[in-house]
Amino acid sequence: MTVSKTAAVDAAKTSRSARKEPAEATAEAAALQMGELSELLGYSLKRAQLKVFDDFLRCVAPLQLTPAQFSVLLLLDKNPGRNQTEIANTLGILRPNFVAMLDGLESRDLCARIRSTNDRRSHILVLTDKGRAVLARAKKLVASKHEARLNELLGPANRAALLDMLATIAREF
Amino acid sequence: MTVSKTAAVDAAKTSRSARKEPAEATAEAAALQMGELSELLGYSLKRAQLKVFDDFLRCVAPLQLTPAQFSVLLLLDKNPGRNQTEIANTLGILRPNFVAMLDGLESRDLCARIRSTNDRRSHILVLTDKGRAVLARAKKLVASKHEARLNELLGPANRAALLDMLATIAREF
DNA sequence: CGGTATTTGATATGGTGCATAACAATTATC
DNA sequence: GATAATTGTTATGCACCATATCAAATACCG
Repeated sequence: MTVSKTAAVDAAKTSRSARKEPAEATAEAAALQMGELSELLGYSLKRAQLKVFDDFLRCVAPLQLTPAQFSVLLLLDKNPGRNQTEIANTLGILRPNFVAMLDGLESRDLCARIRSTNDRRSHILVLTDKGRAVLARAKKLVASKHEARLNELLGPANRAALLDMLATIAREF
Repeated sequence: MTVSKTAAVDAAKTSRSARKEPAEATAEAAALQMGELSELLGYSLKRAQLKVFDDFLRCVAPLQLTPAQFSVLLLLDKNPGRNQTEIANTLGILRPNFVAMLDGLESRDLCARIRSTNDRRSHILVLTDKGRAVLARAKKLVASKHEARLNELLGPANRAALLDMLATIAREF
């Protein structure tokens, strides 16, 4: 595994040096053999994940939302009245790291922290009107550009099967 | 999206408070609604990737190899006589970041840099005997523990289909 | 040939994500 | 009412990723 975002794209620069064409090679720099790397699920998994995240960022670029931020907005919309610990936990974010993330969203007026009257330790998280508007626009971009592109590449049936298997791994592995 | 390694596991701590059982609830802290997050391919993709990498680390822990290190050893074995740029490129690692990585492998005597006689700028990378031995053991652990577990979870056919789709995304998305 | 551009490995540096420890304020427990 | 637990927070360190820059070596080209 490994895989970053940019690089590896120009790996093809190591191609032919401009001689022969048919079946005669003097000492070419052939493409590297991937070997059993092609059979490593984790390797393809990571490369695919980077590609998908990259496309997500491009598709939702006008709204300046990262995948993580989008997931927070989605959760806040579907689960009003929750505090930071609850939201962070279900997203797999550690509470300390969630603080700066919320600061970012709150400074953009996409959500707000409200001191709970029941438990004055916790902050109830709510979407602002602007947050709801941005989320709505983001959903449209994701559906019409991002997910649509994946559907086009794999086909609806395969896409559904892929999602199901990934969810299975995430849940039971 | 978001997803880290540990957290989110204890999200269930927010469960029932120890009252009622059938269909009567007074004000429970129910599980959060994932909403359209369940349909976001990138979200499941990342969660699955983290799980798979985590399992990989556990399975190959006796050899102290990360997924990235394993992929380098695999490539070196299948592609002798290559230099740092070539290996780094095909793995999607940026050359500057590959230096420290190689330092680590070389300091453990798993591989070695050899100045090329043709081009004295480049370092030909080779596996040491120890490197080959470690790689062989790692392959066995990965096959018998890691990949076997995925096969068991998904079934061989599904696993193959999953790998194919991930490779497609990594290649054409 | 000689000068310029390119390539290779390397260093320095900054950003981001992830993880742990520790703390004050508040609440729960007994 | 004393002690323990929880919530949000800060500080900190590590790993990964990306860019600019550099010296040495090579390629290129007039």
